[in-house]
Amino acid sequence: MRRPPERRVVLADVARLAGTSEATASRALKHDPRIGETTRAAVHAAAAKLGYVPNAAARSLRAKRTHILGLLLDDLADPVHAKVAAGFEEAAASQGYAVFIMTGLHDPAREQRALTAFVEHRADGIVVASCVSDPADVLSRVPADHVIFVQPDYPALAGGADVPARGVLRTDDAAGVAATVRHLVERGYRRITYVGPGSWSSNAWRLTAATAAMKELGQGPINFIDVAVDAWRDASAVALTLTADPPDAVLCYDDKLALGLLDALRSTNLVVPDDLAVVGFDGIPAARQSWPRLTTVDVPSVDVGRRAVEMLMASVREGRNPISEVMPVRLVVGDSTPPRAARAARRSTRETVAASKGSGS
Amino acid sequence: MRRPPERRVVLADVARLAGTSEATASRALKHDPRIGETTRAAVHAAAAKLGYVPNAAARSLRAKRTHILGLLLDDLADPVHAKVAAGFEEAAASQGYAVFIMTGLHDPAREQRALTAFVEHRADGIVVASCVSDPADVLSRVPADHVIFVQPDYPALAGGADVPARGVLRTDDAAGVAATVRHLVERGYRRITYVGPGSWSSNAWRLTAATAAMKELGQGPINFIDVAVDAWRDASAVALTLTADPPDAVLCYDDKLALGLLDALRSTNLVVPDDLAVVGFDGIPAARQSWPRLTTVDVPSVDVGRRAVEMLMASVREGRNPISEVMPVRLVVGDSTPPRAARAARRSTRETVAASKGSGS
DNA sequence: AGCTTCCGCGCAACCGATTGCACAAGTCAC
DNA sequence: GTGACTTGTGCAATCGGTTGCGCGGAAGCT
Repeated sequence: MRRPPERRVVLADVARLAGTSEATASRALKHDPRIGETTRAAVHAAAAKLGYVPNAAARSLRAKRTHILGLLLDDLADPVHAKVAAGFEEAAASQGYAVFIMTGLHDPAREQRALTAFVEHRADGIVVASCVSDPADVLSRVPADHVIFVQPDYPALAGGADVPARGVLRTDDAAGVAATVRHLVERGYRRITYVGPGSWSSNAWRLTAATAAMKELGQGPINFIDVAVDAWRDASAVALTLTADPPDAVLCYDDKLALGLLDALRSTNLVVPDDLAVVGFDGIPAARQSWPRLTTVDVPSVDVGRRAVEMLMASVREGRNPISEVMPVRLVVGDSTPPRAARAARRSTRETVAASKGSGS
Repeated sequence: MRRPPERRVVLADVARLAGTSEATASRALKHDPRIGETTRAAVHAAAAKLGYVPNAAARSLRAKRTHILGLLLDDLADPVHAKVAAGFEEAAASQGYAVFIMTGLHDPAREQRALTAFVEHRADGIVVASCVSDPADVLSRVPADHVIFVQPDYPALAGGADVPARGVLRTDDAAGVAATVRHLVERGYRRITYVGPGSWSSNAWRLTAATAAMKELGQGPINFIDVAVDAWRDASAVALTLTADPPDAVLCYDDKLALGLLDALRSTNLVVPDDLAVVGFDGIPAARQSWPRLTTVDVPSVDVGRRAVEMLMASVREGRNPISEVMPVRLVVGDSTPPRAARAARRSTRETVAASKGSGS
């Protein structure tokens, strides 16, 4: 069943078969009211018979609209980013847009190339979901009225007042962290340690928010353990540090880190949650299936992707000024942060059963 | 800092500023050896000054090559698919290709629309990583010499002999399942149950492979528990079925299901792995951090994505005939399938400590 | 019959870049 | 001083649709 489509079918072919001009064929295909019913039917029949598919490049060349959206993010293999991409793609597709998805992989050069690709292809809109490049850099190579930033770790943009872009979409990380801290304190935890990649600005934000929340609750400072980004696969170093002087609870930058830590702690004498509470961030699926079930902050990643598309569309249609939006996050309490009283009870039970060593308060 | 780029810069603008014709400017920009050094420098300077970015649509209209690749998959939120996408994007980008990624979300209509979008935009190559549509359907709306199938659940394509497409890339699921079964039998497990979505053909393949492997090892048949696709979030029904008449081990269609089952089993009196061994499939990150650590089959998803691009490229360049490739998978032994002897020992320990109920062999 | 309207359709320009071919200098040889 | 070549550039066609404008003919009106 070899098909011989040496040459793609073009509009001229359809017009010829239908016995009309290209202009008429073009109009007939898009249901221009000026075209008669007979002609329209003939053209559609011809198009169907030939398997005609219009050339988007030619069309957009004239129309100056490509119906393409570009999405730049760090890494598709990361569940959070993948979810943003999923929401983005879903929303875009349902509006009839095709999406270029490109990853920066934390490499500024790659990011620049991706952005250039978007601009070359004249994407109608661009969303930078995450990148290591300075947003100002991004704006210098992209039409400012095309881009929306998601989660920009950039004070100037966070203000949102006069963003040199279509808009900014953030998740309320600070509120999420604050809720977490409040939750921990309410449950009786006092000595809290924060673990995260010190070199990331989003990390700095969360740490700051945590510290502020503690202060507001009249609690002491937060201890910080810096973890190298490429060392995440092995959270055992962190686990080791923790055993030296165990805090009451550990706040992790994200779930991936928290789950790694949970795993690493299993080979120490610190039992979670009996000796140590652990909290994550992001609400990835694995956090719901871990043991103990992780207390974390649910970030509506899919909705973020979806919302970014909506903002873009609204902005394109209404030509509105930069919009700044914040998506709410939600604390999800799991089993990794039980009330401290219950925790103490369980620990003593454990000690009785195991009949081995005990530890200080 | 408002920029007034009312009109995008076009080649004519560059040519005008450089004092040459468009033809010369075009050649100068792509380092045509016929253009003099002086002129070239002038053109490049002008382009840089104006921030000129060539219009890909116009270029490809003429060149008949778009430098675009299309990837169709089920769902970006699924970690396995996301990894394929990640590898695909990475490989494509490094070859200077932009990628359309679109998801079918298990909806044939969406898939058709996605494919149409790829064709409209004249993607140089298309990879169907996964879809629910019949491959024959896919081929009917896509130039056959453009598409590569990944994991086609389609006997006719699996043969690979005269595939009406550029090629087929499969992962060796059958070998993976066989290795798993062998592993279980070696470790003393005999009564094995397979759990998976009965309506998926890839599921049927795996079940068949498992049954065949059991037979080859001189073992009895495999029990099958069908699980509805949309019920995965709640594996408790499966857990319940298992408690009624517990097998020695459970083979799950994939890790997601296995992890859900692990979680659901925690609220039953069946302890994994003491009473029941559990095996997954795919090797998603969460499987390494579960407790107990899941025995699973590592599928090189990222490599699959990467390889698909390479196949496409090779095929485009060399105009070769359909290629069929199979990627090897690897059994990863975790803690969910300990040797049965050790398992029995641990169980008795547990029974002694808990001093409660016991169960038959 | 003559004139206005309306309907259906085609001509040709246009979008922005690429490229075959030809033309204008400049160099060298005879 | 004229012809053969080399070098550097420009003209114009081309890719595949879209669209402003105008034209021919049928219908409606006086």
